[in-house]
Amino acid sequence: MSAYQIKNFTSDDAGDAKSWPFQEARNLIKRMEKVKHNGPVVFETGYGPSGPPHIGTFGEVARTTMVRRAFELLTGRETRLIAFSDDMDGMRKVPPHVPNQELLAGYLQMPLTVVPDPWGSHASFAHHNNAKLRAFLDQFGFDYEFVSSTDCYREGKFDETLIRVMERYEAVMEIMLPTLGEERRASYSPILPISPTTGRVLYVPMLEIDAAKGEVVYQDEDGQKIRTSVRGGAAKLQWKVDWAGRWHALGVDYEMSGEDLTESVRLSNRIVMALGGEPPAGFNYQLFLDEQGKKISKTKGNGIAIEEWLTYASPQSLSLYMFQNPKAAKKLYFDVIPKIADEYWAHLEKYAEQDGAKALDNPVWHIHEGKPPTVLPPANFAMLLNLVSACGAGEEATLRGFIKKYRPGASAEELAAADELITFAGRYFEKFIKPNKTFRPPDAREQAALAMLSARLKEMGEAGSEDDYQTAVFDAGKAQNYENIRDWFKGLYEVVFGQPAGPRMGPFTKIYGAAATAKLIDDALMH
RNA sequence: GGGCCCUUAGCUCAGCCGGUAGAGCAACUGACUUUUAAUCAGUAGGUCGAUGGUUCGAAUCCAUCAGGGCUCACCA
Repeated sequence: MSAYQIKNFTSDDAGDAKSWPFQEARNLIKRMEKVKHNGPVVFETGYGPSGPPHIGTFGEVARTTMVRRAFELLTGRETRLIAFSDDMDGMRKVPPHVPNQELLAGYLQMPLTVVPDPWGSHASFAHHNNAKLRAFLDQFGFDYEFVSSTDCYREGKFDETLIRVMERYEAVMEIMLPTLGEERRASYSPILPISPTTGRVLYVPMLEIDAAKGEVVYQDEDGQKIRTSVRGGAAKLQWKVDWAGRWHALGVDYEMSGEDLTESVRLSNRIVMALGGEPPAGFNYQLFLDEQGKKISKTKGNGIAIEEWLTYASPQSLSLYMFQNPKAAKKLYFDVIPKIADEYWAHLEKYAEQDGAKALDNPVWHIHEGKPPTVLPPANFAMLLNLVSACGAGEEATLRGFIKKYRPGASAEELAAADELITFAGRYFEKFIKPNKTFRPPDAREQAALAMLSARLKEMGEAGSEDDYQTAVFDAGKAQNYENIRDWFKGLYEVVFGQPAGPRMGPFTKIYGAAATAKLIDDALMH
């Protein structure tokens, strides 16, 4: 049973909360005062199904959810989150790294929901990726409604908006044309018909537009002039107009997006106004940087993938990363993981003693949608890394033994939480610490002390108590007249464990074994 | 070059509807003959990117500049 830390907040508390999700929520409130509808307030996130969901997808949904929950607390209003998939978009190029390249090559420019699934498991390429998106979001427990662009068009949900765009055709063109290059300007159309003969999404000019009938005339790929209704999926809208049209049709009240889309947002805002709507609230979050502070690009493969993060730390730690400073470009690389992981636990611990606006501004309130868990692991990531580092990976039982000694009062739940951390720490150690471990040779004094300790441990065998072993360690140090006994320990850790600190030696020896410990020491002395 | 965003202690970040700069970690000092990133006590460290302005008063508002990021053909 997992328990939550539930706190009650007054409207004053919410009003005083200053963290960015609350500020965003207040912007949304301002918008809601303008549009005044009584239905659920609609939040939207976007997804492009030409590739699998990634860390940016997670960030957008996590951050949007944070604003959503803050808004709910501030207003008490009902909300929905739409995870929208742009699966009617044409496939511009065959995505690399998928099987059956030649098969897909025959479907260029066709809607992604028409392109066959290269893995053969779903109705289409887009269906495959859409399923991935849902599994991905479900894995984190996000609350959302999946909406497919193709379904919206085919089921006629966007018909009215398509026709609205035709009615406001001049205004829309006036907004779009100045942003286009000369060549594109000549053939630009906000409405993209789907060719009835080839099935491709056509980027062709409209020869005729009849808003009253909802019909357009254009030239098909074979040169034939076609007059068609735009309804029911016969046509779609092009990018910025599509975005605006979707806001209009679905009544989107809030959507955030990456900084690279700043200009698109501006244009789509103007377009939705031309359609007679009010742009949603939202802001542009910053992109992530890699180790060297360069922009992360999927094709370059720098930076870090979400699976990689989750190999070494919890989704909560990733949420914390997303919570912090969304408007500053931040380094997203492996070396931030241990710090963020422990900051998460520190925030969670602090939450227990906070209340009012302070608690609402605590990241864990946002990460856990108002319900942070009560259980803290009895040891944090840095400590576990240290322990793993001492006895090597694959010694999980040993680590558990340590944790039980370290926190005798730890509950089963806490130990379970620690288990997860042990796994993470083990992996992190193998990948990032082990390769960089540096064992230094002992100096003469250390050599003497270590030799004495090893001999003593062998003599005592496995029957000694923790205290006996601990005393043996001290005796070895004292015999060498260390003025500060800590120096002896420091030296011992550096020589034997390859790091400046380590586990308490008595319990370590008891759990790890006296003979095994003596062997560690002997091995170190051989260097 | 135009537009938008960012720049607070060594590091990670908080503070920003104006009222003599904060946290954690790192550093340093002291205590502790038993050390679990030890612990405890304490110290130091920032002209809040720079310069002007508004103000009795600015990290907080305005302007300019610098550095970094994104964007300004096509596609999304």
